[in-house]
Amino acid sequence: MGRHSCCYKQKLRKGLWSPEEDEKLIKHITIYGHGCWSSVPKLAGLQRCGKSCRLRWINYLRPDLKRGTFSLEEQNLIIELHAVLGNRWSQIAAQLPGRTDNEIKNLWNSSIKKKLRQSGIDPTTHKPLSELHQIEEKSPEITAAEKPKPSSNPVSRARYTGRPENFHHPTQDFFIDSFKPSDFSGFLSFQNPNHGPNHGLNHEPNHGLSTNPNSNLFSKSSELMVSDNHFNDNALLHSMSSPNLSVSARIKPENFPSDNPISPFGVNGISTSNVSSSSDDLQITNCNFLENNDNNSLPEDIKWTDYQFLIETIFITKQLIGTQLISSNIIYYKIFGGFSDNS
DNA sequence: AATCAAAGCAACCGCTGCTAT
DNA sequence: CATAGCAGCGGTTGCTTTGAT
Repeated sequence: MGRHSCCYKQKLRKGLWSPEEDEKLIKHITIYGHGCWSSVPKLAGLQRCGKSCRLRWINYLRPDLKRGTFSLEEQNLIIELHAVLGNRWSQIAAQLPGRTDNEIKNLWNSSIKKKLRQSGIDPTTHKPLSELHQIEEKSPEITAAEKPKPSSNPVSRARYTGRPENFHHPTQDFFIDSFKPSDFSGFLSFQNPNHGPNHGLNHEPNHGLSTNPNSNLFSKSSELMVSDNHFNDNALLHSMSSPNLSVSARIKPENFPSDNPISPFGVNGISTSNVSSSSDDLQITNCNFLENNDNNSLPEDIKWTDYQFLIETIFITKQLIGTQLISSNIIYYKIFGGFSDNS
């Protein structure tokens, strides 16, 4: 506990890297790989700590980095992903090949945040600033719960995204016009090597959105359908047609990975009244558990599971973004990304 | 040309979670 | 089970560059 910074141990260099140091690090990693980062500086002949070497490599020296200014499409995608993922920079960066979490974080803090504010959008909640002010004036108590506050707990964060009926996602106006469905396919990289590109994701076509016929990600179907090794075509997620907050997720329990540590019946935060099961499926409806949980508040240190995230993602994307295309992508990502470690 | 403020960016710090022992 | 070491993440700092006056 209370470990000292690694650089205190001996007189290690700090601050900006010299070209010579970069060269040593590149040379070493190119030949030997990084292996254990703590041993890299010694082996590479650097007076740096392993942590510093790792950061330099990941954020600057890696050969697959894109560099250069962010395109409009990239910026829009960041905004969109931030609306769902919050400040999970590494997860956002995973969707932007060649970009680092640090780079995206810097862009967000120095540029995007400001642009959103200027557009009248609160960058934390992605709500119109005017709406936040109205809530504040009407009820200070509600404001306390709804006001964005820094939290590492995604459940807490979810509870602040109070979703009034007929909610209109403000960032929709900000970015949506510049996107075509095909713009997304290149950005979404699925990291589970066991899940190839042909997952059979289908989505409801009747939303006035055209799909890219050449993409593996989209094809015509009446339902959002997901399939892969674990889900075997049976995991069915569908959104209810209600315009308010009613959203349901239906996933057959047998299609959860057998070694999945998350029991679909024991998910924290889902009220049992929202869960019904029969011999062959599990249904969770009206996922308002994130909001109507005041009598049974969620502990701050609640374990945020991938499953919760999945439900939350369906909930938020359907309500706030309102475009089936984007919803599908993000849900798709979370399912495969979320369970990837179990394969 | 000089000064100052804002913006941009790289790097550091502290913490968390995972894993090996 | 407890502990230590490590990788990774997100917040923050501080230096450099750019733009305005």
